[in-house]
Amino acid sequence: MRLLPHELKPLLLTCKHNALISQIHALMVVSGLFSHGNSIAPLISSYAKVGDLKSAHKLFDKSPLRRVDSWNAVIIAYSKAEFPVEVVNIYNQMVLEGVKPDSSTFTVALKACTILQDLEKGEEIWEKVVECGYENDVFVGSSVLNLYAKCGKMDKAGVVFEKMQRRDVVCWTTMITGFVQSGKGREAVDLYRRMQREGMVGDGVVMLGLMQASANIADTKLGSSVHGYMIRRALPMDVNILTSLVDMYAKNGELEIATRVFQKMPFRNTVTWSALISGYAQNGFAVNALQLLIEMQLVGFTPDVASLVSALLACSDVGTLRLGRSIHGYAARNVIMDQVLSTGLIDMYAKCGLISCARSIYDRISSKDLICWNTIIACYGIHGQGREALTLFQQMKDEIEPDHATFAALLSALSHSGLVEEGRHWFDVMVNEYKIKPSEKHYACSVDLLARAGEVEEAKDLITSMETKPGLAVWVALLSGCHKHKKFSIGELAANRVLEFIPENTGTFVLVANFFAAAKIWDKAASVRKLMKMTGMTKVPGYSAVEVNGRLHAFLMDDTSHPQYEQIMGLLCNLENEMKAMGYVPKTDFVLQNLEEDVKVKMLGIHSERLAIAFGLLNTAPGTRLLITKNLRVCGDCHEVTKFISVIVKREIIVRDVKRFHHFKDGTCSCGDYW
DNA sequence: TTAGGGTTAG
Repeated sequence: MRLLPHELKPLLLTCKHNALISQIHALMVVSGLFSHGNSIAPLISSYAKVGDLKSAHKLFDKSPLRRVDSWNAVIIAYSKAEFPVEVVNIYNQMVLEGVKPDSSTFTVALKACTILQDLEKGEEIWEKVVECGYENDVFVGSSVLNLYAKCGKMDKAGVVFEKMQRRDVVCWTTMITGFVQSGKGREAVDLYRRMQREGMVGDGVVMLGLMQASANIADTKLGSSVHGYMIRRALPMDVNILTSLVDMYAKNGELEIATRVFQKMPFRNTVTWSALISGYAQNGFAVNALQLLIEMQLVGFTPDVASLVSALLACSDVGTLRLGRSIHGYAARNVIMDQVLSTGLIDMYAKCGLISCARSIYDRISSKDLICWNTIIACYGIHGQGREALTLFQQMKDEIEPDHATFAALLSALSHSGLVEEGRHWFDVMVNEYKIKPSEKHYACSVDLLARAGEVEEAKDLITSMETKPGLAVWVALLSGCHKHKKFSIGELAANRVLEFIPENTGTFVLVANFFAAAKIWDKAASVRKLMKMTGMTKVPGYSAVEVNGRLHAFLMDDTSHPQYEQIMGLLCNLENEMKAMGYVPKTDFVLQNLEEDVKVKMLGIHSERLAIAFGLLNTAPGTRLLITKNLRVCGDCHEVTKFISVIVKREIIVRDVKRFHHFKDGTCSCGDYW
């Protein structure tokens, strides 16, 4: 049998080995195919397809006649092999040799720029696109949209998008996903509605974008309607799509639905498990998250970095150092220590009280990314070491461009340490030098800093200067400052603003009620309490937990149910007598109810943090350091008491409350009594 | 023949 020349080309497409390709290549040469002007492009593609880029490129280099399709075959080969630098190089060479690129060339070249985040080169290519008359090509168009989107230039993407004469689903999707990924979920949804109005039908990729948008803007209804739409249209639901669904429900706090979708899945992978673990961890269900980590191993999955990081987050949340350490050990033995994992460990050690361990992990990271820096700065912040946070920030800004999160961490650190002057300065630098538009969070930190230092007038002026409508967090910060410094008139203004928001958080309501009580405006305090009852809210019970021999023990206020209750109260009573001899006077101001003095003193004595401390003292060896975690703020009297206890029992006691750390040692606290 | 996507740290 003899192959005819025209039969060689289709045969090439089926080749699975480069030896066979080179034989066909030789045959083509012998048959004189190329002397008749046939292109070498199919041969180049065939070599590339079997992974032999070297032969493909060599063939291209030796070819005397290089037409566009040959250039494209090579450039596409490098693109598929994920060599974006080579793609751009070949594109440059092509333009230099005066060959006119076509739709494929531009598309692939723009994609390479997107991967390289090279906006400048991308825009240069776009100029060439216009010059060559390809600006209305949907492939080229969606590629440039994606370039702008991935470089965070949604405004520029919008300009191109609006000018497009024809838009297909991919163009719409690129814009929608672009908005989602730059945190603009609202705009993404609006654009999808417009897409629907213009008669376009969304596919699975659009739905994925909308799922992320739903999690982004906490719109559970949107999430479930996307889910419904996918079922009605019978869009394919593979493991990855279902995993995204689990993730979406989990991020929206719908853990029951997330779990149901998870259980119904025919197949799961490590990512699916990680998504659910992180969902539980981020919604405060640390125990469930850690259980899932164990469960996944029981059914044969090996935890990867993502699942371990999520589990670490759960450990940080409840302050279980022993588990955190064991995950650290597991990770060190089984996975590669990357930036993500290291950052997770930094966070865990810092939140379990060991800032020095966090620091040594940080020091060992060879190339630190933005998030590493942001995390360590935030960690020093919650430990009340504002100066150290500032020092790190100074080092950071010489190496990497700080972002909005960096400044949020820095301002919060300065605020926790009461560094008012520095706070004013860096807020100013952020706005004027780094051109970062202050967000609600930045304002809240700065208002908090000023108000806590007693500068409530200035704090109020800062709020007035805001371009956007001040949110709840800002007013709450002002109110707590006024509460602390007994500035009742501005405080009352702030309290009324807070109430306008109908806060969902019980703690916020409690703050308002407590403020009115402190201002001795009992009728308003009572009416806020009544409002809380009417809206079905009750005060979140304060609890404290302490880790003893690797087990967490949690205590509510006046926890009489505990088997060691008698011993605990006995110890607290002895300690109180010693403290009184040392000059301790109960600060009954911190009991914010209208009660008799002796009842107030009694109420202070049974605060959950004291029970947890006493339990820890009773059940650990002398000298052992204690870590207490509290779900609310630690009260001023307990703070004073803990200082005394640290002297009497000669122990280090670390109390982590909802905001920050208090490290008690020899009668002093790391926060310098400023909190 | 080329374009859009899916877990994790702040």
